[in-house]
Amino acid sequence: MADDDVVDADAALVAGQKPPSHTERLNRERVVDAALTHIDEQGLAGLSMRRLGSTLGVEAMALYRHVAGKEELLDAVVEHLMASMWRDEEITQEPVHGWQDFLQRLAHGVRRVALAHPKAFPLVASRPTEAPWLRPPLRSLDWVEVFLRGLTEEGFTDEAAVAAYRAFTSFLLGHLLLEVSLRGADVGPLDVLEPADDDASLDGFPLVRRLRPGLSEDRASVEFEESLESLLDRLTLVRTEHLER
Amino acid sequence: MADDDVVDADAALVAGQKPPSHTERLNRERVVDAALTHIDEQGLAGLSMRRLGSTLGVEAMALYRHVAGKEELLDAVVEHLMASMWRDEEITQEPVHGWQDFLQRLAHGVRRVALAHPKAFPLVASRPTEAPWLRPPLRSLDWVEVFLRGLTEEGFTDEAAVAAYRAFTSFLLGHLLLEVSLRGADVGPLDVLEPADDDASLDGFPLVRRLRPGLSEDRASVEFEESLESLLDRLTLVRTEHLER
DNA sequence: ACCTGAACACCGTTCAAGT
DNA sequence: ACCTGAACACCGTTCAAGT
Repeated sequence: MADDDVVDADAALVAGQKPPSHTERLNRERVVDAALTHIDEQGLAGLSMRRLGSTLGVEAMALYRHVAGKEELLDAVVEHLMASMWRDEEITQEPVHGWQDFLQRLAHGVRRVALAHPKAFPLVASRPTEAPWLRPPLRSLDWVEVFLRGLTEEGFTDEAAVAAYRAFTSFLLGHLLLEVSLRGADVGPLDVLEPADDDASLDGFPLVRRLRPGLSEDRASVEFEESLESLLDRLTLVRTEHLER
Repeated sequence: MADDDVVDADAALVAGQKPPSHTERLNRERVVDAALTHIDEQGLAGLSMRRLGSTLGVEAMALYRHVAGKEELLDAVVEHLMASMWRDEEITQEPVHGWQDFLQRLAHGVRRVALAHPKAFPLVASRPTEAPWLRPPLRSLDWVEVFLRGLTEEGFTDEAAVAAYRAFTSFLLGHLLLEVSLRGADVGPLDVLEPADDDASLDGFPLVRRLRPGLSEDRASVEFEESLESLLDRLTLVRTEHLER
């Protein structure tokens, strides 16, 4: 969070040089930031230690002073993404208008991260978690703590809170992964024009052909909203069932 | 499907040589099969063209006669996995006991594929689909046709069938991806013992600590069952809402 | 027709050496 | 303390050459 000594970086910018890559001293934060930017722009397949190095004006081997290796770098990118949610003012750290509002805000916060970094988000989904009982995409101890505290404060039993965590993570994973793959397609930098979509190769598939206009509509937002609503309804039942015991 | 001339392959087996890799002539099917087996055993990261070649008793460059490249090989593995569902007798190609039974069988069929190949299934989820309106994991034209035909036969309007396809795929993706990552962890061949899970580094996280036993329970099957049930309930509403218009 | 050998342009990572 | 150069063991892929 410290802005440290960006003085000569600014000087370089004023002087009209390229990015400040060559001026500031390398540190872990800059490496991770650059990796995320690189993924955002070039896709996951486009990230290599050597290319990332040259982006930062440095030989690839210099990166190893700041991250243990490529795997650890990718994990750091994931942590960085989830940590960015702490700065999201729309998310409340605990329920203030009931648990449904609390989960609504949390879900939309995760969605904003996914949509802001569609090419990086699959990492959040696919990198192994710290422990097997932590589930993507709500995979960091601090956010899981926030989640469980919020629900137990609002009258969920321990069992109901755990069930809610499971349902919530499955929901987010399914929806957001589909949504980001629709957007920043996984393709990497080889993004030439495709064989004209509206192909007539649907001959054996009359229903697909008939429903294709509907299938092609972008309903991602309303789909997310409606499924989330339905999930919250279901959790209402889970909550009261567990209370009655 | 043709068994061709496996004669000298059998002779080699009788003579007690290694696997028949060196004897049968290479073809696309054998390459794809071997790739899937390789992924099942060594993980996705363990698959390289060179290693796959040597598994088949051949130089890596020989594979390029049968697949265009590694990317196309991975796509072929995905197709192979989804095609294997045609041989699943539990799945009905059209509804025979109503649409709910039809979707139950289809969902469990996909789940069986995922659980049979936990290390390969993430490919089904992550490889780009043929068209943007095809969504993993129900991503092949033929299965989408089966899905849509089944529902429209059972009184779903076109719009309701499309909405059902969206909800069904999101549901499957979220649940199955989490389930397979719990099983055949993504780790690849570097599977040494972990830092003893029951670490005491949960100091700042009292709720996580308290609920950890619950979080660690394997509830994957009941979770799948209950969420699927709830999805089908929701689709019942979608169906009748669209009918009333 | 099918496979091989050699080669090319890349990787991630190590380690001694430079400053 | 931080970065570099050279090297190692790998990649995917090409292409002419072998059989």
